[in-house]
Amino acid sequence: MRSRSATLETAILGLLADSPLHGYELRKRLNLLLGSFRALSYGSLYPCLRSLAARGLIEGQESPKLPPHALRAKRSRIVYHLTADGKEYLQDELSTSGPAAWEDENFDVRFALFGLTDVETRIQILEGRRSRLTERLELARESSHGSRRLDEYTSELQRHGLEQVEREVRWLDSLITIERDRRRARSTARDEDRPGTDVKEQG
Amino acid sequence: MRSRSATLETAILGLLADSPLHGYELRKRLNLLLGSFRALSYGSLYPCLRSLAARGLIEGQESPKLPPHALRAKRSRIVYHLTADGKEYLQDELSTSGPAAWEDENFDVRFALFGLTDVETRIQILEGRRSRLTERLELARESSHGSRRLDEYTSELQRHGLEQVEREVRWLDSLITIERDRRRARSTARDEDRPGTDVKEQG
DNA sequence: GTTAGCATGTAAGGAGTTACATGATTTT
DNA sequence: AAAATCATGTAACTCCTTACATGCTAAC
Repeated sequence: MRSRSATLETAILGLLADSPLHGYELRKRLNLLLGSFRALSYGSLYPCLRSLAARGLIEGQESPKLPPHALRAKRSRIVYHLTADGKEYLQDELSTSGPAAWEDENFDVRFALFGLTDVETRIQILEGRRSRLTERLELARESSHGSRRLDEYTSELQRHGLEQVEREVRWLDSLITIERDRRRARSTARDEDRPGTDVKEQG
Repeated sequence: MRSRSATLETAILGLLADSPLHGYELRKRLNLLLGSFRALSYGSLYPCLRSLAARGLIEGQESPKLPPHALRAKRSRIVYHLTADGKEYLQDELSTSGPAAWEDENFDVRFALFGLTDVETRIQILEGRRSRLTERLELARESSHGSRRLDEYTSELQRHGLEQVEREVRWLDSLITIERDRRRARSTARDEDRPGTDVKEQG
């Protein structure tokens, strides 16, 4: 039991939170959301949907044929929607901000679902991701000038990889700034007379 | 049979082509070569080494204790080196330039081993990778303005992803230029009187 | 009439990981 | 004496893909 990937499950629940969908359509949106260049296979998707349904987080109802005025009848499809339990479960997931949220496997999905996440959690995830990446940069730099020098092509690959990571850090910086502004705007709107006192700067 | 990943196998053979190594040390170099941020597990490495040895591509000999004048005795380790078959196999692999060489899973390893690859193959792989990436960019662009507009965060994620891909294309462009210069230098050195006629420009 | 797209599903397999098991040596 | 690093290995499990199986509808 529990063999389904948390990442995929979260992505599915996140999409279904927006609107009910059937598997085939869900896959297309998932491919956009995940940004993965290879499409998710049905062999992953359908068993995952069944598992979610079995756990009562989503519920599927067959819609055999569209009403006669609709042009395309198609094969009967199973439209899934979130249950109350599913909504609760998703909200719980989206309010957590531990390492699980900012590691490589999950960050993209969590970010794509920022629309359903509160500002505070968004900032925590972005900052967590940022420090994860800078940690990597430091590790890579000390290992590169510490140990023996690499082959020409290997080191070029390394250099390019680090450059991409640096760029991602700058991207995160700009996002963090935006989210902090949003938080400030929110708190200023809440109590207009006092200036924001809990806005901390880092590094 | 044949359950081992071609990517990992190639990486191992490539490193062993440079110098014989034992598993533990091999893993460290593999982590540099693969540039993967999570270290390769022993659970992957050792079975792969056994499989390569069983197929006669590498051969391991136990070096129980270092000679008495060496400081560190350590536990006995198995130092692997390429066999004649292994060298041949690796050369065959490194001279192929099909899609298998430029897809995501393999490109990094193939690039890191460019030092053992001839100029012509290097250029083919770089060009193959480049057209693979531009193909993706076109697909993503047409799908983004064709279908319905996305959530703010999803589209920002998409935008950033495409920017990274664009950057990689420019990186490839500069590498292709360098390799073409090398090829030109080689052919000019071979027959000095004739100017290079087989240097084709693309798009 | 055949290809392409819509729609759902299963079984087998591939490529890795984590957790476990063992043990020597070096550093703190 | 404890902890870190060196060194090799196995079993179970995870998460995904490919290939297969089915069938309907739309377009060429």
